[in-house]
Amino acid sequence: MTETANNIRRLNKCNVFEVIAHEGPISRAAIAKRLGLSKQTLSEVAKELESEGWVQQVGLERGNVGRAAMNFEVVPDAAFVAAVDLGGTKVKVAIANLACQIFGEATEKTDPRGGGAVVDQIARLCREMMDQHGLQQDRLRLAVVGVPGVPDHESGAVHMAPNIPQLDEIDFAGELSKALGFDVVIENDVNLAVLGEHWGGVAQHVDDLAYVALGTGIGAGIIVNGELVRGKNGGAGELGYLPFGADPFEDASLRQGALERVTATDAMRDYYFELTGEKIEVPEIFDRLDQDDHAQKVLDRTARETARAVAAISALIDPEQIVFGGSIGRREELFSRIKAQFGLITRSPVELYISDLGGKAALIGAASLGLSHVHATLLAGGVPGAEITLPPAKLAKLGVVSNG
Amino acid sequence: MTETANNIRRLNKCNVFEVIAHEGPISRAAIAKRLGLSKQTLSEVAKELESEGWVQQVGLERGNVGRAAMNFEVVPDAAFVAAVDLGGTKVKVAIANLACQIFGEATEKTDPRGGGAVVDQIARLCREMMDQHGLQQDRLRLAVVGVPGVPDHESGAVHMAPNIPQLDEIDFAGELSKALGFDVVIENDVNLAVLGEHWGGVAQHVDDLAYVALGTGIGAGIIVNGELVRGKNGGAGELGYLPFGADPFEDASLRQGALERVTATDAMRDYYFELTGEKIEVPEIFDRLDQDDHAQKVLDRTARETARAVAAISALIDPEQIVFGGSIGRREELFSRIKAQFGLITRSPVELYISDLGGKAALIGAASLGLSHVHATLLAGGVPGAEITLPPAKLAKLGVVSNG
DNA sequence: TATTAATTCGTCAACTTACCGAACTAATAG
DNA sequence: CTATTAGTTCGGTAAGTTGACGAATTAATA
Repeated sequence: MTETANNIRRLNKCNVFEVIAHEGPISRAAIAKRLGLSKQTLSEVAKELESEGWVQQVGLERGNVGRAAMNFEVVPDAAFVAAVDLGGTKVKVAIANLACQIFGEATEKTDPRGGGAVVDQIARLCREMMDQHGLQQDRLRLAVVGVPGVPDHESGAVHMAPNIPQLDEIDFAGELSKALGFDVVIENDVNLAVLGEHWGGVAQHVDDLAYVALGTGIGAGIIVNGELVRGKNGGAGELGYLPFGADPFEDASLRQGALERVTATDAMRDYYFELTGEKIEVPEIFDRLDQDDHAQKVLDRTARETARAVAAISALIDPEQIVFGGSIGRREELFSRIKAQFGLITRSPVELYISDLGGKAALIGAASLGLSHVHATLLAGGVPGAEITLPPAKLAKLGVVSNG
Repeated sequence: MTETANNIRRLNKCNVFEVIAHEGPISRAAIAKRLGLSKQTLSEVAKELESEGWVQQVGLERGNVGRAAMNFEVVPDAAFVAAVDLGGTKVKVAIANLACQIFGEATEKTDPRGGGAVVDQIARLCREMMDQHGLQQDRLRLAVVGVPGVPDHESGAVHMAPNIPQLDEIDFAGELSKALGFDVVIENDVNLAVLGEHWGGVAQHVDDLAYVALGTGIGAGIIVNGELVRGKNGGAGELGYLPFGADPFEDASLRQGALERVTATDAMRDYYFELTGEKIEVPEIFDRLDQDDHAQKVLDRTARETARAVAAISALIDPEQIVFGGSIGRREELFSRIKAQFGLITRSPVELYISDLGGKAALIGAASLGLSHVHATLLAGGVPGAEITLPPAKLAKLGVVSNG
């Protein structure tokens, strides 16, 4: 048979799996009605999915008149993915199963030697997490690593990640893949964060949004038409290089980016020093807000310039929502100021929110990307049109309030 | 049969049509090899496509050893779409046939009464064009109208189009559809321009790009991941509202947009007046460049601020190309200045070009959108996965150099 | 020049996959 | 016991495949 014809069964298998994942436990008859397939076909498909280990029968559903239905659900342990958030100071690892449950998260200081040492560290953490939860190592099929830089999918290196040594000198993805024995996907951490908010955060069911991360730097993850925007060179969302804030025509703006020079933590610290002659860290600036006009001034400038960045995003891609995250971005004191400033410069009806998922957005995004990947490779096998949309995330075990 | 199974033949018909459109004239055997279908199936599919009038046989292909092949090609006259570019001063209409040939273009002054008068004008022009070329009216299946504003697909009105009266008070799309007797699609003209460049211009095979139109206003059409970015409210690409140029915190920037206040034609005229006390039009400013330092200064400011807009696009979506169009945007004198200024504020490797298609970009984009629509509705009939990619545009008859 | 071989095009016939609908068996509430 | 719902069995249909074969055409050869 032709490709197309050959793939009908596979496509239907994907569709059936998708319904079970979203609406399960669910009976054959109900799935059949839902998909417009015959009960007969559904029995065959369900049998195949069961014998391949993707779904399993669960207890009879009684209570209605008529024969009790045998329900199906996804086998949670059929496959696992490791979600990794690699930061300059900390590495976080969580495990997600096929039923979209995400388990407890391990956090360690990032190995300061960088490069191969970090590869080993991540590989060890992944194995430890599986062991800790008594799970079969060989069911772990994929790791998704969020990195604070621009992943190069050709070479497997990570560029522009100054806080972790040697990440751009080795085939990071390749080495990790070798150490773990399965595929590894690397992706920018802010891109993962927007995927996280889209999957399990405040932006569920929103197909045009941006996630603005404000911390040691300023960057955005962008979803347009429901799809992540990476850009030609993976440089999409580099808000730091927006041409305002500092003078973009100065040479220093070529290196650090005009906006980043006046918004991120370094700039806030420097500005406070400039105003007062005192060197304090950013959390301290927040603490002093009540008594200290200078602290207010620092926050106001950051808020004003960030509001301009938000206006720029809004003018260019007109998203439905913009979500704020990052160590400073999710602080209410700053958020309310950004919102106020933004109101002064635009009539855009875009909704602004603080991230639901806090520091776990990237980790959850990594899980979502990983699960989609597993679906695509193991179930769909590259059949066009056989995408499986992820069911809502189950985050309870991660200590995040789920609003699914 | 299930939806999927029912649609196999339709899907194969689309695939076969697509191959014929791209590679025709082509024989059954060659198509079969190309698609991995059996010759048998192909004979059936070709017969159906032929009897429905989509493709036709053309002379035997001799020269190789073996039996001569009967080739198939798309029936050019099987369907037509009208491409309309509705501007504040001019309306342009062109006709495209199913073979992607675009015929001579009619231009008229836009009826100054706006509203219903413009609807009638467009309907008349469409009919005249068909008659002029001796084509059957009832083969005209769709009109795509590029409008200088934000189309509201709910109400059929066009908002933010101050140059054409009453466009936001009537169901423009609906009225035109009634006058013509077939479907009408309305789309922002700059969005169509970027589609045009993507299909038949400088940006062929580029899936991340922006088209910057600089004229009476400044705006962009954006394609990301090969898809047009419209934004939640159709407001994507509103460069005029980028928060720099003029002070975005001034009240006037809420109305006109901070950037538009210093870049578009009005701003250039005003600035020249401010410098010299003389009121002249923009083309005149260009004419005086050689002798007049003030004219240079006006252009320099426009170039500098436009370069910042380009930097903003680049920072946010990291496109492969940015194409310049519009009455001023495509002038070499300005373009070279923008390029120079852009080089000062970024290291982005984005390629900058002047539009290939000149003032016809939107018209050609309208044709591409229309032909895609016709494919989707008449051939694919909404079958998922049955998209037909457009073959290269044949623009020779439009007086545009084709580089397909 | 006539014949034969090689090659390619398109069709026919038999078989396979995957779906459907109808009839049938099984289980369960009332 | 009966109405109702769940799931299976059994033919039937749509669409695609493979392999054999006739038709057409070029190339080589007697």
